[in-house]
Amino acid sequence: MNLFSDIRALTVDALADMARDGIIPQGLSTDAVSVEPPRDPAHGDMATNAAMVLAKPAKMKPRDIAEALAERLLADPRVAVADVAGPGFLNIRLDGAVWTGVVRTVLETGVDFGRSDMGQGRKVNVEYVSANPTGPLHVGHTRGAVFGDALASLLDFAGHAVTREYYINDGGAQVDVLARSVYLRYLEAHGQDVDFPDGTYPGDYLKPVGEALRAKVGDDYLGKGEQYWLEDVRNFSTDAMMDLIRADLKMLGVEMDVFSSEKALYGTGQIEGAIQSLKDKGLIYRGTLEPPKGKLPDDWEAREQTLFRSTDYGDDVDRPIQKSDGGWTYFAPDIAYHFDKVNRGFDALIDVFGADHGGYVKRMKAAVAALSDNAVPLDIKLTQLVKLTRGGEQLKMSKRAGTFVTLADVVEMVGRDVTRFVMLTRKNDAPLDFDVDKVLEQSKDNPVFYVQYAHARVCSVLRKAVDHGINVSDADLAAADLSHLSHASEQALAAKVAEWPRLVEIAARTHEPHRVAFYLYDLASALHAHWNRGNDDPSLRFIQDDVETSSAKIALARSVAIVIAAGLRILGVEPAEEMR
RNA sequence: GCACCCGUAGCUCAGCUGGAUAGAGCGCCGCCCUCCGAAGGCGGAGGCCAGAGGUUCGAAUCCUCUCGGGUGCGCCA
Repeated sequence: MNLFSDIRALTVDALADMARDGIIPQGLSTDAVSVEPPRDPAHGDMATNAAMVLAKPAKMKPRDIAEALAERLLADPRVAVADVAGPGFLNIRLDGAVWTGVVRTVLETGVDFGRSDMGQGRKVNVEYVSANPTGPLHVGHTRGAVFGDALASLLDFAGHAVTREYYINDGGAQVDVLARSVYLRYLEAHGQDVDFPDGTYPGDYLKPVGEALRAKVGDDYLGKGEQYWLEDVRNFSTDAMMDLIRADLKMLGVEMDVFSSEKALYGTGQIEGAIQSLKDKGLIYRGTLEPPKGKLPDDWEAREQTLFRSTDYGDDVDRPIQKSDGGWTYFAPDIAYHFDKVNRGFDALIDVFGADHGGYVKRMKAAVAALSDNAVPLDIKLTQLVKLTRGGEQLKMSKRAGTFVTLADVVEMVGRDVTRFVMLTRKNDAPLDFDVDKVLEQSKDNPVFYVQYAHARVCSVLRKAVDHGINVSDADLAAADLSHLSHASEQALAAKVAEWPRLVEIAARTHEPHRVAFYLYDLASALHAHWNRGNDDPSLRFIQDDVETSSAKIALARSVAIVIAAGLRILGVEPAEEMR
């Protein structure tokens, strides 16, 4: 249930009646009619712009439409007040019973309150993390992992059939580098002195891999050329790295449905098939690209290559799919992989990339548009950098020196829940400051704590209520006489709870899970504010002398906790029963 | 040079398919615990929404240009 869409439907119906009765012209589009919470709560519970958007096509004054509309809306028992205001807004105040009805619904439906059928079961593939299997996940990956995972949960909650997917980039040159690095560790495990030249990975995390390789093959690979061991070591190493990455993801609470491998595409004809599909559409040709404007690469020379005509689908230049040695560029398997996703029948694709892959967005969208004949939308979400600080100092990352802060480091420092929540306290395309000290603080400066505290406070009330002999099961509370919730502060809190289903739909539609985190903060704030009013006005406290009134007020508190729990579940965070 | 993202209070950031007097936290000033968790709340000061045009009943939001910051730019993924 979504009160806002209910009232919008009521409004649209009323407008249809008005058209039928000749008050406004027939056949006007009501698409632009919205019903939303007003910015200023003093204006009422909801406001509609109907009169303003229809004034022009109807060739009428906004106020005339608004007044006629108000009359019709008032006929509905849910609508208590409908006032025309400002340039033609219609402010609506709902009957108090509507809000208390929401509280009851929340108690009856539990954490499924807010679930939407907006997605209508459409199949959506969310691809995220997709880090190269060359090392453990670091902080940057963590943000992508949390973002993608929360987005997937959000879409699921909004009625989509979601597949969480990880694309393993195990087909390129970087896994050769990995294999050589592991080989060096293997030599080291045999007691040899080694050093790590440029173009190898010096990180300590490969030491156990080198030792494991030694345990597996003994001294078979000692003194042998690359052609003898490279392929085996490559497979061995990428398997080891994927084990590492899976462990990291598990630590974060991320569970993928599907792992797809780039390497597995080679030799199956899938790449050739995808390219052939583009060729059939006349989008593959031999040609020479213009050199990039501005600073010219030193070794630039004009060269004919096989190109994908991505400019037909909004890209800036056509993109090469084959190297001069005839091998595929990295783009070709990516095309094949996305073709595969299209062929698996997804209605929509979402890729979550790091911001440094921003230049890749247009060509990937072009490829999917071409391969699916514009039938399957691809949305690419970029996650910006995370600046990790502790004690006022930035924890620097240096891949060359082999020092970087890993996902595991962060989770060990602050815990899974805090990591996840904080990663969503910024919009995905805004840089994120992650202050390790701050996020562990138990104060309102810390949004994680603030939200958790609100939930814990309600739990505390429930425990207290039990001591007073009050039944606090959701079923008992749902049966309470909610007409006791008549105070404006109580109705305001219930109204905030009632916004949840609408928020879910907006967040899902825009693919922006951070909105959930911000909403939870708002909801927590409303709870804390209401709580404190109880300090001055004892009649607002949840636990009263008589069980009847207490039950109603506790029901309200509990509905807040349920929605917080529902929201946190989408973010992958466990709600706290008490703060310690 | 081109493309993408960004520019909102002193600082860090929200802002709904365009809606009313642009919000929150921090910092600053002043209040509130014989009371369910003060780990909290209330109030005050603080803004030309980078700038200039345009679209319209209405623009922080959409379009164009300028300025400023980030990212990327043919055989690395």
